[in-house]
Amino acid sequence: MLARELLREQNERVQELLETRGTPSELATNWLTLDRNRRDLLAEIEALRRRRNEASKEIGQLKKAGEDAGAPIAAMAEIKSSIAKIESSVSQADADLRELELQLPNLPHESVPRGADATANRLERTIGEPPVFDFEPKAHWDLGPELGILDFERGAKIAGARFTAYFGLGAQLERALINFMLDLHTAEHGYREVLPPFIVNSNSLVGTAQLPKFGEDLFKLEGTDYYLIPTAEVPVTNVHREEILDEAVFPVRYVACTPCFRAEAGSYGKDVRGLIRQHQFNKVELVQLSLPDSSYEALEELTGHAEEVLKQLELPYRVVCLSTGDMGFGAAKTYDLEVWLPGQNAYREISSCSNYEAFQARRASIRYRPSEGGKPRFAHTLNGSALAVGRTLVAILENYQQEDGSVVVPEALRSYMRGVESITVET
RNA sequence: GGAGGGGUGGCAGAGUGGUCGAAUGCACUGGUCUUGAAAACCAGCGUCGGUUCACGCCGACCGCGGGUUCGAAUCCCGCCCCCUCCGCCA
Repeated sequence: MLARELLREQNERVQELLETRGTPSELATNWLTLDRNRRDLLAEIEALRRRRNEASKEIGQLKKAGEDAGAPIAAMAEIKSSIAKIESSVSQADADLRELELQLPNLPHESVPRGADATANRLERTIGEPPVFDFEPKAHWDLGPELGILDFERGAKIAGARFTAYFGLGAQLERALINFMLDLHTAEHGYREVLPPFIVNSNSLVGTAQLPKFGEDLFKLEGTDYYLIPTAEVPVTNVHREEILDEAVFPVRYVACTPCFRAEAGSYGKDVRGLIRQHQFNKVELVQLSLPDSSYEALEELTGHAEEVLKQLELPYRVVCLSTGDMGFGAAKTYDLEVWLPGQNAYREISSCSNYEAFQARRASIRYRPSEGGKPRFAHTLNGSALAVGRTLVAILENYQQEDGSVVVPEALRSYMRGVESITVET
């Protein structure tokens, strides 16, 4: 959510910034109308409530003194009915305002390139060289089944399209990656490991802004208020929902590995082959709560933590700053890490690191009390994948493949693979 | 799933229809005292919203949502969560 003071006092600027994200401009002006209406109704009802409070106090005193309170009680009937009438208008006005506010995306940071879509994204840096092969490199959807470590057909049989079963060293490689990443972030980068619920309620999803707008991307458990998490960002950011933290605890850094479940309704036809787009995948997620003054430093740092995984795995990648039109709904600034995939001859997203500023904190009411005292203030929230595990496995298969169809295990992972140096066809 | 108990300010914990936004203690902040600290004493100390240039004033909030009443933390109904016991289960 955006700050009301901002919408009120700088409505035109907000409008202009929302337009860079493709949000219809009238939303900000509509907000002004709803806000005005709500405040007018509030003034009205609060005046009536005041009269009611005064009158009932008087009645109380009369009764205590043993005097007749019939007249003021009779007079109260009118106030009561007025209050009842306006009350419903007030709650309607509240609901209307909130509904609109939940539809408004975050404002982009000034450093974000303006543009309608991904073509306006800004390349920040490219790290590592794509490997040169003296044979035609294969895509992972050929390599995996040939090695017997990925089984797309059986995944589809067991569950359906976009589900995959891993076997043998494939399953081990996934597990090795998870442990490698968690160890790196906990031991080297100062994150505290969290194992959260993989199911959350709708309040949590509103807090991190997946709801109300993006419900169709989620798996909902029938007949309940439960949803499978689309990312660990949801449960982990909501750890501190409706809390007031001490300033001294900042920065709060959490890392969690969870499966992620995405319904991705309407995405069919895109990335139909292989592991890239699945209904279920593992992801190691970094989440930070930051003080407002340092959240952009924190974003650089967090992005660096995600990059470190790619560096240690010696995978070539590049960093892209998403444009205003390509960013996610709640983000103020996002860096995508894109890893090189020889089988597809392209860089593909493997991580997305964002600063939400106070957007999620306002929805989820995540606040801190400044150490110099004063009113609680909203924290800034950040998160980033470090990394999407399935896609990392894809990158390893494709970048480390050999002419004979085997795959070399990156040095950094060997201790996590009980010394296995190469994945070959299992007998 | 069944039976019982309970959700009150940062924490603990009073309060069962009328100056209760809420006693008291702890914690915290400022002050007095002290060479300094501790102790003691004094004072302050919830959140959100509206309004005001400001001091302030007003409204709402005692798990959440309804209801009864002139008036609800307190009574009634529904829901959520926690604890104890039983059942079941990994």
